[in-house]
Amino acid sequence: MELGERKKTILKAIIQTYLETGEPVGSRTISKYTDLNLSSATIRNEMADLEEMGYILQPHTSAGRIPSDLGYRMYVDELIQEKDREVSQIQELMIQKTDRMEKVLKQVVRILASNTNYATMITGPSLHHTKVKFIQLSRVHEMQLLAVIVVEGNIVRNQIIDLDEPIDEDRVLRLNLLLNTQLNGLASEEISLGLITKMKEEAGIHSGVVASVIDAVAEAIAGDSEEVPVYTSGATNIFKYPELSDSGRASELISAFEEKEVLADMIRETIGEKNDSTEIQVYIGNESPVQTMKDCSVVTASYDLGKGMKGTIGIIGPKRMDYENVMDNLKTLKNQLDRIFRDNDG
Amino acid sequence: MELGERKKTILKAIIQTYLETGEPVGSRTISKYTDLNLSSATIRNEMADLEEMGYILQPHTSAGRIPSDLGYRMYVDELIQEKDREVSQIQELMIQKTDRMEKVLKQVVRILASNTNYATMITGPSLHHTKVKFIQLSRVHEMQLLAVIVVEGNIVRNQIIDLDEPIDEDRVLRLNLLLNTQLNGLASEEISLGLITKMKEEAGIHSGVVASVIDAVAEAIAGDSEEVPVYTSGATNIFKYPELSDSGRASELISAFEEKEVLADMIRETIGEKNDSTEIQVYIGNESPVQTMKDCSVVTASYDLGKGMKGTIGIIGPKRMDYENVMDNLKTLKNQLDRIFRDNDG
DNA sequence: GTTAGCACTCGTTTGATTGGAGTGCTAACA
DNA sequence: TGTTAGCACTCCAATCAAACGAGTGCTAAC
Repeated sequence: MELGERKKTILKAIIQTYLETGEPVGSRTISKYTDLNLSSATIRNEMADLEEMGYILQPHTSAGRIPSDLGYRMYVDELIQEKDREVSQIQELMIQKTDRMEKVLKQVVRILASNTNYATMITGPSLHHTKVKFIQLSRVHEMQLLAVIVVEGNIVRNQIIDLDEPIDEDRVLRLNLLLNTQLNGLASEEISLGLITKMKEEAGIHSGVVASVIDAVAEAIAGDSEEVPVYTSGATNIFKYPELSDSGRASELISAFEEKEVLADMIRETIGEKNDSTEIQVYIGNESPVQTMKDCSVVTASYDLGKGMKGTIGIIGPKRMDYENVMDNLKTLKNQLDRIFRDNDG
Repeated sequence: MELGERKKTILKAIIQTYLETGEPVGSRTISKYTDLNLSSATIRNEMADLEEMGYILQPHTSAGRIPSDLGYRMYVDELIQEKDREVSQIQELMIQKTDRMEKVLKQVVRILASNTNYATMITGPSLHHTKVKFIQLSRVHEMQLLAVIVVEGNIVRNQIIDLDEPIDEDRVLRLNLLLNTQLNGLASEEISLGLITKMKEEAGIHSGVVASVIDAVAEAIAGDSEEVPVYTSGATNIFKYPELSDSGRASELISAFEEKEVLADMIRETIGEKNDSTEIQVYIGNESPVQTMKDCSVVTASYDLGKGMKGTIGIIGPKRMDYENVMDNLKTLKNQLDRIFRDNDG
């Protein structure tokens, strides 16, 4: 069956009404809501068609209709853009300029959560593929070194190294030189076992201390490169949506937000999936890459830090989400973030 | 009225039964549960007395009794110790040795949460009063410095400083020397405006760059010293206790766990309150320092990192908490932590 | 001091009733 | 042929009363 213009209008009306109320919507409501000037009976006929086509469904006989996943999908893909996009002016979010990325990210999720009333998350950039820019070993004590590693994007990583035997300033100096010449410009995954062995050799002698320092530094670079920090906010917003807040579901969702691993997984999946990940992506219900979110919709956008580093912002809410508002919010936020980090990188 | 031995036994029986079931407990249950061999009628008389004394209360006529805050208090203070404390062997928790404190703490809350089935939290040590041990400025670019500050306890803090004009190696070297000689051994709150001015003068000349670097370093030391990291786990455990999991209360509690600030406040309060904070402290219901927790019990213990740095572990659960188990858990954990950090500080 | 017995209370469960929202279908209409 | 009015039907949600049962307090007997 064809999805004619009138059916589209009706479908859109159904979905928009449902987004607002969260209750099944009946034919009479639509009859009055739209300017189609059709009686409820006619609407009923159309609704029967729409149901047959799979765009809407009835929780039970004698209830109104609610959108199906397919219906939402249609709404997001086609119905939403048609026009509407005139105003939707979201004021530039007041992001305080600060030099610590962590703080920016925390601020962003918080703003987004309070703006949208959904649960939000953001990942810091993955350190995968980023290159070492600067390494500094310092002697804190004679038995203790501090390794500081700066990678592209000015992410700083530090590691205290406890030694088995004392080390003198001179050796630290030489180690510094060695580390910088050898590792500078390399990404963590380029630091192979072979390279490490080679460095140990070059460091001369069979000195156990030197070897252990090199190992520690290599580990510091490699070790955390897999871990992506994830910040969340507004997890309790899910209590605002009855369809998500019965204690079983709520517990599962909130757990995901607390543990963060599920979220990180989700991001990984979504990134792997499409390459044009600069665009905003919408996952409705079962489309979501992780099972935990099958009753939710997830909207993600990735922001760009330059040098190939990307982070992801995400919003998790009920399927009856205000997609338009959410997508607009994400778009402006994404742009702002892109700008901030570009400026910052100097 | 006197709280005789028999009344104590009965009170204890009531509370223990209530801890298990969460339902008001009636006289008949107690009559069978204890080995006092008293009829339910007698128990009823005693219960009436206990109620009059304020240890237990009736949700409504014709319901069993539940412990009051006072009753719990009595239980924790006197009834619990009497014996019982024979076995309560909690196996040493398998804390993986790792050099990053952050990881240890995250691990600890997680273990504790899964061991007790309550929500748990832990704070890292406050940097208040801790002394600067080592400062290192490095030139990442000609327009960019990296300041690394190590304070007692090997907490490392770093800060990227963007400059308005280039700075040369030589000046960085001298700044390093100056910063170390001036600030070494000082706690953040000892770095006064006067000292900063004096340093700027000593740095010679009216160089704007130097001044801004000094400011940035001072800020890095002072700025974060107030913030205490808080890690949490098992927030969703509260869903296991119906008295806490109706969506209003749950939302509020989980919010507290997400935002962390309430928790930090709570810790601050409890520390201020008593000085013998090496002991385990129990806050029942309204005894809690923060309003959010008024329907919960909070049990805290502080662990010691030496050099006056202390952190706090806390468990938040329903008032009908398994106090014995919780306190045991905290005790062993506290000891283990004390040991780990003492070894680590070497 | 303890206990059996009994009347009483009060929350919870159960089942029946009602009201209303909404549908599908049919027949009439333009 | 598409639209509409009308009506019977379905099913959920809310309401209410009755029955139930756990537990109490009190009294009188042991």
